[in-house]
Amino acid sequence: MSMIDGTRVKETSATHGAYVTLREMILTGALPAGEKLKIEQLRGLLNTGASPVREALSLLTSDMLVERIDQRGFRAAPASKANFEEILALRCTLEDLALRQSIQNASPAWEEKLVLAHHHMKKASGQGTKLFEEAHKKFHMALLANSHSPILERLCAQLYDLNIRYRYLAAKSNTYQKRDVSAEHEEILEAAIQRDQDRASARLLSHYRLTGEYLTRELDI
Amino acid sequence: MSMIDGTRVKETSATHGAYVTLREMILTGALPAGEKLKIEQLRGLLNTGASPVREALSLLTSDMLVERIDQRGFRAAPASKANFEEILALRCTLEDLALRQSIQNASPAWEEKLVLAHHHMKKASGQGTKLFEEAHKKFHMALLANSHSPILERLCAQLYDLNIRYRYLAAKSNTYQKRDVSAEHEEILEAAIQRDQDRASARLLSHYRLTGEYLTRELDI
DNA sequence: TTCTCCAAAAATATCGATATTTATTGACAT
DNA sequence: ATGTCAATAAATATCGATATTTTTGGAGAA
Repeated sequence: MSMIDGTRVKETSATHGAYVTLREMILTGALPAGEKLKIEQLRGLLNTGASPVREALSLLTSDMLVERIDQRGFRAAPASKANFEEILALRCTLEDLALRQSIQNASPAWEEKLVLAHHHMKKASGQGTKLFEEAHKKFHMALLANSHSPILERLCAQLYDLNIRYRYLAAKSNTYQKRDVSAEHEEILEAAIQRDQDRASARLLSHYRLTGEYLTRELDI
Repeated sequence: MSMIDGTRVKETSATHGAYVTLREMILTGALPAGEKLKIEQLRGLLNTGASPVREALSLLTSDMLVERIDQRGFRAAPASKANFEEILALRCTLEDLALRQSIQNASPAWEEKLVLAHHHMKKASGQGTKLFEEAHKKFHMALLANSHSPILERLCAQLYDLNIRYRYLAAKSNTYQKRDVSAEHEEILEAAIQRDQDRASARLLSHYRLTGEYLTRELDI
C-alpha cells in the first residue's frame, strides 16, 4: 500500500506492474523487436527486483511477445513480414469463427455492450491515440465476446495485440492512411446487430485485410 | 553438470526440469484439475528451490495448464465438459486448416518424415503407454508440420496437450475402447500422401470426433 | 592474418531469508 | 446459534547475495 492524497492506493503487484509496462514497451516499439532483454537493465528501468522482471518476461512469453533463449535469457519476439502475414491470416480465420458464434448466441445484453463499446470508441476518436487504441480493442473484442468460447476469445485477443505491434512499426515512417475506418466500424456493428453472420464477417475481414495491405506496403522489415 | 557412469551429463536447468515434471503430472492427473498448487509443497516434491517452481508455473500458464489467481498463487487448470468440447471444436478448426496448408506445401521431405513418424508410432504400439503417447503426438504433429505457419502449429500442439488430459481423466474408470484406431491412422496417412486435402481432413476430423464422443461418454465431471 | 584456447567479465539462474498478503481460528457480542 | 473481529498461522511475493553459465577479449600458434 501507499498513500496518495491521504487515500490508500492498492498497488498492483510488482510482477504485474512490470508485465504491463514491458508489454506496452514491446507493443509500441520502445523495446524493438528482436532486442535482447537484459534483466539488470530492465530492473533499473522498472525500478524493481530481478524476480518480478523474470516473471513478467515469462508471462510475456505466453503472449508470444518475448522469446526465451535456452540458458541465455530473453529477447523481444522478432518481427517479420512473414510473421505479420501469418498473424493476419490466423486472425481472419479465428475472428470469423468467433464473430459467427457470437452472432449465433446473440442476446440483448450482448447487443447493448456492443453498442456501448462502439459509442465509446467514437467518443475517443479525436483524443490521444492511447485512449482510442484501448477503445478500439474493446470494440473488436466486444464483437467476439459472445462466442461462448473463452479459449477462442483469448487467442483472438492475443493475435490482436501481436498485430498492434506492426501498426506501430509501420507508423514510424508513414503518411497516415486516410481510409474511412469509422465507416467500416459502423458497417460491422450494423451487420452484427442485424445478426447477419455472413455480412458481419465479410466486413470484419475486409476491415482487417485493408489494414493488412496498407501495413504490408509500409513495413520495411 | 553431474557424473553418471563417468559420463558428463548436462542437466537441464532446474526451471526446465520443474516445467517438464509438473506438466507431466498435470497431464496425467497426478496433480488433479483445479487443485491448488502450493510452492512449498512442490518445492519439496521436485527437490528444488522456490524460484524455479514459480517460473515453471508461470510457463505452464502459457500452456493453459495452470491458472494464476490474483495474489493467491496458482492452481491446476480446471476441467469440464464444456472445456473439453471447446478444445475439440477448436482443434478441428485449426488442424483442418493446418493439415490443408501442409498438403498444399507438400514436399518429398515432409512426406518422408510423415511416413517415418507413422512407422515409429506403429512400432511403439504394443509397448508402454508413455512411449506410444509420445509417438502418437509426433505423428499428428508431423501431419501439420508443413503448414509454414509456426503459430498455428504451436496452437495445435497446445490444444493437443490439453486434450490429452481428458484422455487420462476418462481412462480412470473406463473399459478400453476397441475402435481400430490404427486403421484410422493409416487412412489419414494415405490420404495425406496422396495429397488429397478433403479426404485427409475429413478422416482426421472424424478420428478426433470419434475419440471425442467416446470421451464425452466416459467423462463424469 | 586467422584460428584456438584460456582467463576475465558479464549475464543468467538459483538459493535462502524477509516482507506482504491471504486464510484460519476462536473469543466475544448479538 | 450466528456473525464479526482481531490475533495467529500459512502462503505468496520479493529482495539481495551467490553459484553457474555464457560471452568477450586477447595471447600465442599455425
